[in-house]
Amino acid sequence: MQIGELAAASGVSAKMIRHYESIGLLPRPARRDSGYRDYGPADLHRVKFVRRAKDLGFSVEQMRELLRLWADRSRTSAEVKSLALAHVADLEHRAEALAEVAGALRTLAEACHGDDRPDCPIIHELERR
Amino acid sequence: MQIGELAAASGVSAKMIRHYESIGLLPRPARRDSGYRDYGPADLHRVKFVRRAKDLGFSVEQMRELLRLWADRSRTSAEVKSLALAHVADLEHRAEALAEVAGALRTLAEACHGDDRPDCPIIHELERR
DNA sequence: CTGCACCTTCCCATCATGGGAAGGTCAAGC
DNA sequence: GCTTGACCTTCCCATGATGGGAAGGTGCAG
Repeated sequence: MQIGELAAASGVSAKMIRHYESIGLLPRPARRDSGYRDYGPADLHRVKFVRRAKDLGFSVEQMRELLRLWADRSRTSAEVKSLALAHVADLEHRAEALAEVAGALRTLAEACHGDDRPDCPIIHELERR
Repeated sequence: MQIGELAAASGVSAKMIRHYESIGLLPRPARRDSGYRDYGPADLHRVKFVRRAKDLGFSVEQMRELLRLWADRSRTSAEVKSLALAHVADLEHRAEALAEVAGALRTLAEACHGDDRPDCPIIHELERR
């Protein structure tokens, strides 16, 4: 299968597949005489794995580690769980930070009458001395 | 005041102050004979405004708009409120997306016994065919 | 006069992603 | 066989916000 098909089947763009290859996240595939990359089912399996990890918000470095853990038959589930939980904590922290900022700004905006007058508590807060 | 002092007083790094100047978010300040940037109290006021907007999660382009609204005495509070609420919606959306992903991964991780055995539902989910 | 803290500009890096150019390959249709 | 269009290749550049660091100038205190 060539890269376009792999991209369509995996949900990862051809651009990103090449990129992942260049940083060593994906192995260099066989090439046809034309130079075209030639992938097999195992490649699709791996790229799908990467896509699901990406959808769960893992960074490239974390994906690298997950792939390593995936390949390592002797690793314990505790290792995987620990990586996942650390990532969950990070995600939750970021979500909370965003929600906090959103809440603060919403409070400010709600105090703004939002009419034709220029006076506005949002601007007022921003320009506080 | 020179840039280091402005940075310390505003909480925005000197690096970023120069950057904001280069993209036109901050005006080009006066220069001393030495070439050093020379700032006054009005500059500090403006940089603080920018920092508060940044802390509220506004992007550079949104800050540009906020600065315009700040300077425009004839703009209505409705204009400001509308920009703020659009941003709040965006922040809330991103926070929710992160929280959702975190929740999904937490559920997976909680299903993992996390012991010495290799079997792991997290990996299992990632490698789903 | 030396040393140190500060300043200047310029280039490069991050992270994940895409755009686009210049050029090669392949299969289908005439 | 030749054209056309879809696909592929590599390479460079861009994003947004931020920082690192180099090479060199300035200013002040000892």
